[in-house]
Amino acid sequence: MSLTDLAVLGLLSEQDLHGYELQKRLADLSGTRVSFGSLYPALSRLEREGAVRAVDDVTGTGTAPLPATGSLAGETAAFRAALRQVRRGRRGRKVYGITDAGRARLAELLEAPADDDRAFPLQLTFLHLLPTSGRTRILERRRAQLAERLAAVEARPLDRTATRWRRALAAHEAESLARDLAWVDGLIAGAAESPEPAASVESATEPAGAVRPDTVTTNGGTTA
Amino acid sequence: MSLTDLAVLGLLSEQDLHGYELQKRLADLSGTRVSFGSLYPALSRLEREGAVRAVDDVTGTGTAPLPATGSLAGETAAFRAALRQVRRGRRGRKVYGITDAGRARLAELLEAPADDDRAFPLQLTFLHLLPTSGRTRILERRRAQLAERLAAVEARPLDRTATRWRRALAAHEAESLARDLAWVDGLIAGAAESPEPAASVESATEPAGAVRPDTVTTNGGTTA
DNA sequence: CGACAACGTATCGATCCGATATATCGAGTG
DNA sequence: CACTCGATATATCGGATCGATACGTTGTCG
Repeated sequence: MSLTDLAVLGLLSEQDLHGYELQKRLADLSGTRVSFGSLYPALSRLEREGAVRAVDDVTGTGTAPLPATGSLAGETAAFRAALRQVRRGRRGRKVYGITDAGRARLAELLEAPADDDRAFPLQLTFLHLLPTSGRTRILERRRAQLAERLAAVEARPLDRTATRWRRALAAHEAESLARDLAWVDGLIAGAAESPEPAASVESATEPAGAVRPDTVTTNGGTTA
Repeated sequence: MSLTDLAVLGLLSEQDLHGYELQKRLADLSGTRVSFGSLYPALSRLEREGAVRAVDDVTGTGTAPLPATGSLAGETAAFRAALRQVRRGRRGRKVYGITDAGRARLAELLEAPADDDRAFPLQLTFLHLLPTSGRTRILERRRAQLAERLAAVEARPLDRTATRWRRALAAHEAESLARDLAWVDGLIAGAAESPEPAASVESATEPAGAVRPDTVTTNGGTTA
């Protein structure tokens, strides 16, 4: 169902995070900006449903990843800040972690929905969490969806009331859909020869750090 | 602001319509499907605000378009049905027409928003209602928006945690944005040499039935 | 030290949408 | 003729979303 749920659970499956950080990561990861007005209610709901759990803010206790801000000064500053935060009360900074139920829900969301267009980029973003069969299933479904939409656009009447812009729009939409279709076809071909699923949602704590870039993207010099 | 408002007012500026018909036209005109759960509340709101007005259901009274079913029997049957409907209560079939305030609001919506991606296709659909200067302004704004987004995508970190799918996604997004950008550039060039605005939102009661198709759209027939 | 930006959580109102309820009509179909 | 079925047509509900906004903390810079 929910777009936000998929994004939140996907990110938390990799690392414990708090709300603000979740949003920043998401903006980097895909263009999908989830507003705070969606994010915080979603986190509350997911916590109520048992999919996520508020964990101790471990920022600084040994194994914590601590995102690496890039600047040394920034990192040490953040570190000292974190220490102080644990000591004094400090408003909020609720760090969430995913639960087993949440992982199950994530697996469900990764496969099922596809109604919203913004869902597919998110599914792709976390596609590595699925076994090969699941990956192909998602890509095939997207392919079918695009094909259907393309057929619908090409079947549109385009009667005498059509202005030049309406015509241009229809033509461009058809072209974009055709191109997306070809791109997904490339992804499907690439997924078939995928070496092996490095980590799945079922196998819990695998860090999945060794995902090789691989040769990608069906090239594309013919454009321009 | 509202996507639905733009669609409704745009369609009503061409012809009086009722809710169900509005949705059908919209599905044909652009891929944007407006659900009834949005449409009817929007119509109520627009009526409350004075942008649209419920008009008499003129189905059959002389100049009415009456879609023409094709069969004679069908038409007379529809005619008699319409009479009966007016006589007896007959549930609903509220036909709406646009008011001057609505036309003003439409002009406003056609120019201003652009925050939602689904807004631009709608703006294009009704672009002929604006004078040339307005058209160029909208297209330029879209161009700027796309350029900004493209820059953002290209500036995305893409660190070591990136899977092949994340890379493919980023590359595809960049390519799509670049293509859209080029397309909009073409539209801008085409808008500059546009002959003259056939009808504008300011000139009120013009039926605008004589919108000439014009020489158009980089040709078409190549499909299928 | 005081202004200011960045961080961080949270809520409100308006809106949007899928699902659903309700009702009428024309076209079959037995 | 009664019956169903699908298209037409309006309407509402609950859940989700989002932009705006409020509020508090922390670090930075002049």
